[in-house]
Amino acid sequence: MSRDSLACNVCPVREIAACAALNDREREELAGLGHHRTLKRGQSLLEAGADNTVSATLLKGVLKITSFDEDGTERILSLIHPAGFVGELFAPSAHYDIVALSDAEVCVFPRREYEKALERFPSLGRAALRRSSNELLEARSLLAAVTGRTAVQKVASFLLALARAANPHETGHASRFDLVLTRGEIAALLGLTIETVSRQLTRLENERIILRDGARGILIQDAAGLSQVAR
Amino acid sequence: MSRDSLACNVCPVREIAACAALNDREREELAGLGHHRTLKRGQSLLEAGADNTVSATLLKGVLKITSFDEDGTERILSLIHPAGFVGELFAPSAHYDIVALSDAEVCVFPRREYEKALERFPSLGRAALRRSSNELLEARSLLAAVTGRTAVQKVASFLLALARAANPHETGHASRFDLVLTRGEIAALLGLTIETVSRQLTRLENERIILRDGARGILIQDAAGLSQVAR
DNA sequence: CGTCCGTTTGAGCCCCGTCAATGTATGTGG
DNA sequence: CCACATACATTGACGGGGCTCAAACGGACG
Repeated sequence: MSRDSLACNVCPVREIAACAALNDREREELAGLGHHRTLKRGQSLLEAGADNTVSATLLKGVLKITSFDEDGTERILSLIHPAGFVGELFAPSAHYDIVALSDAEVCVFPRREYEKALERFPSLGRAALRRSSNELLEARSLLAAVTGRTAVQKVASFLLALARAANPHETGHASRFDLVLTRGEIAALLGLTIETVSRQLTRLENERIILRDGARGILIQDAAGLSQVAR
Repeated sequence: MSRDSLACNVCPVREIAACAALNDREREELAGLGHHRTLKRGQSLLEAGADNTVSATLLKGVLKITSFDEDGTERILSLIHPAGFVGELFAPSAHYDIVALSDAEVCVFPRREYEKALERFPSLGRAALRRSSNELLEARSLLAAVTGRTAVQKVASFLLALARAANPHETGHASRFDLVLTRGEIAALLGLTIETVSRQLTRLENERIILRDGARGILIQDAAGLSQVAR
């Protein structure tokens, strides 16, 4: 875990993150408030209940936002990808855990300072509103995807979403990718159990819709069939 | 359905809605862009797929934000209460339906105009970000509440939420309120079926935890027991 | 090689969705 | 005012999908 100061000029998401809305002078001022940090898989950036002291932009890797219910089962509420923004603005203490799903790099700001920056730089405020609106849309689409549907449907749409993310160019045919999430994490995201997720994957493999390569590799053989199942 | 111009001075939510962030002059300018409208129960303010032309502040009544999956079953993604703000900013077309659950009054703005106002009045932008962050929190808490829990748990927490909303003063004991939602709507919100919702309600009544007064009236007899069941 | 962690597979059971019938409230027209 | 229609709610019977419990399997690493 390193804590260097910021080097925006080599930032991999400088064109698309919220801070891209700033001009050079403003960006420099903002950079002075934050620092760079690396996270190893499993390491947490923020813990539920703790003082909600930081917000951050994700540069590399994947984060998850999670909660735990009474009996200790994990629920994944959102996945965060590079250029994404995390941290609950305005909330005195954090509601959810933010944990790295893979080794990751973030750009961390003290929450208070960031809130002040939002006031000082209206363009940053607008970018934040845009991101927040998007997050809201995604949270709702996850909500719609996760309730009242069968296990296969959930798993199939999950795989489709990953395939789309991994292969931005719309080539209808086979694509291969590695799962960032464990079975348990997929289960926590979809509201299922580990066993059910596993069973649905073998079922899809038996039906020649996907092909598994090790525990993490997925090859989509029949994208059309997969969408069919996901409907 | 009337379409009068705005009268902010008698607005029931003038102190707490997003526009409360504006000073008198700014508010007057914003008021010039919008108009007042009444909705009857079941009437929709915005339909999924349609051009996303409006946004609105709710003055009175309750709205729902819904989607429909392939087989036509409704999913309620959010309930909106007075002072709440609806309308998908930045999206070219609407993703979800917005429908009145009760007779309602809203304050409607052309979306474009409202977006411009957000830029012109930074304080309004900040208020919008605050609201959006809150919506996000609520969407996530619904997501957590609705997945991986039993039917009784869902129904019980739903009743508790309503009781809290109806009775802001924290009196631990019995409170009475009327359901705004039909069984079908409760089911669509919790990801259950009408029959299951009904059964859980009679079950809670048999256990002397609640008492039903007609189809809509609910009397909470044992709040502690209810939280117990909801956990 | 043995341990640890994640994954797979199996067997059994229960919750909840489905289908169907009945009950209740509200409104409408004759 | 009653007959009827309509919409919503309740209750019952039944079957299946997914959770639970349990065991075996596989890869990574010391």
